[in-house]
Amino acid sequence: MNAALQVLQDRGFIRQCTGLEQLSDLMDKEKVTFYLGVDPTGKSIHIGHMVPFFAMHHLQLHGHNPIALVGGGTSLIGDPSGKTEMRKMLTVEQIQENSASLKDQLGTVVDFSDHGDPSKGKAIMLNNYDWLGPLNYIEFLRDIGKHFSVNRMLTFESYKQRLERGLSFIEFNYQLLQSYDFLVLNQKYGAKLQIGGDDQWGNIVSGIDLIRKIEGNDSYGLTFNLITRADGQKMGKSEKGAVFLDPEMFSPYDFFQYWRNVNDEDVIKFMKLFTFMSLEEIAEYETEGRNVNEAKERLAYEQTSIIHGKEEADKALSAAKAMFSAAGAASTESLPSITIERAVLEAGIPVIELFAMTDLCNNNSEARRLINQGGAVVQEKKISGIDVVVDASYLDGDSVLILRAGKKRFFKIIVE
RNA sequence: GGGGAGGUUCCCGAGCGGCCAAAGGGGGCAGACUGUAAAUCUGUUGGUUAUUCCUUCGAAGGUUCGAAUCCUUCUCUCCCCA
Repeated sequence: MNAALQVLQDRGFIRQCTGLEQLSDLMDKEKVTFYLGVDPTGKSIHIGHMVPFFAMHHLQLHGHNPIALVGGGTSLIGDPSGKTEMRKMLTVEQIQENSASLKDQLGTVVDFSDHGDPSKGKAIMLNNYDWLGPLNYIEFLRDIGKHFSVNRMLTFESYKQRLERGLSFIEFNYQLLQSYDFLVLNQKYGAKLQIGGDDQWGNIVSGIDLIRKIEGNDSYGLTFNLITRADGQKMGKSEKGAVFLDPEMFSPYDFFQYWRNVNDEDVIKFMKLFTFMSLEEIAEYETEGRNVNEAKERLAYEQTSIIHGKEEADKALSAAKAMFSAAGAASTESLPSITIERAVLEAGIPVIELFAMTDLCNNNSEARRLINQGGAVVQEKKISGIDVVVDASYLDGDSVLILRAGKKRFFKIIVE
């Protein structure tokens, strides 16, 4: 098999392909331009969206040319695939705004620069609003719509499900638009391959059919496994909500912790999918008797460096180590914090109030509950009851108080 | 266009005049056990000046001593027929 495809295969990306042998031959012969669509439905993408982009990264390294297609036009419609309910429709302004931040985030994995390295593919980013926006409905129906059979579309799994619950016409058209995207990219940019999550299979196949009917050319589709966690949870969902790449929405420390706490069974799989570590290196972590926690730490470190940079990864790693090693709160630098005046502390603060001030508790009731249940800790001293008042004596000569809720949630109070 | 069923707390879903801040499950949080894992068990899960008061059962009015529950209008969703 072609070297690039082999990498994807070995790392566990590939789910299905419209013609693996032919595609492999093609990729041996030439550098293939391929594309992947993303809908800018939110301010930030989360890691669940990143799998195909890691695949894109590997293909780019092998000299193939990626196109990241921002769905400025299609997200005005909303893809029904894999959704049980209709999506909220976004305004044009929201979508333009979202698209802007997308490139930065994808840039962590795919190189969009003019790197000038001939062995590496050249990546570009396009927005399908550019051609979908000006579309004329009548022309579109005559030129494109006539190639689609409703009977056939209804047999697609993605639509079948929605027929149970209701599918609006606007969503039904999504497939035509995505197919049209592939056609346009094929005509103008020579794209011959579309990649995506396996939920995109139907849409991809339709695009290939459309290109064959209109251009008479062969093109290919390649889909990736939809990644699930061993506990059945969706990838990228955490207690704190979706694991966003935007550091404002999801801190690098929490991001690190998300990976640090993956299920045992998932570690190796995720190393292959979400890091650039070599397979040989990953294999070392698979050996019998190897401590899984080392693997998790490495996974968390690698993944955090890719997305947030090495510096943030180092910070997160040392903060995590400090927090979880025996009573040593050495590096508390990256903890979330607030500042209070020394006089206030000296006067004494009821613990309920103290915890309610922090991000650890949203309100007094939560703080009260936490304390009653024995989960509140100040400076590694367990709070015995809700009547406790925290004052300067807790400082121990230091100028910060470390609060802890449960085992893993920390907060720092700086005293001035 | 006609007919029917519905909108309940983070989610699903019971409740159909007072015993309802609202069963049950999921999720979350905390405790036990652990490896910062999983599984399991226990407690907890609207806010508060905490045995008090306030806000919440699609929206707005109304009936009643008292409404998530009854009535009116509006609104949204789903299903069947055309």
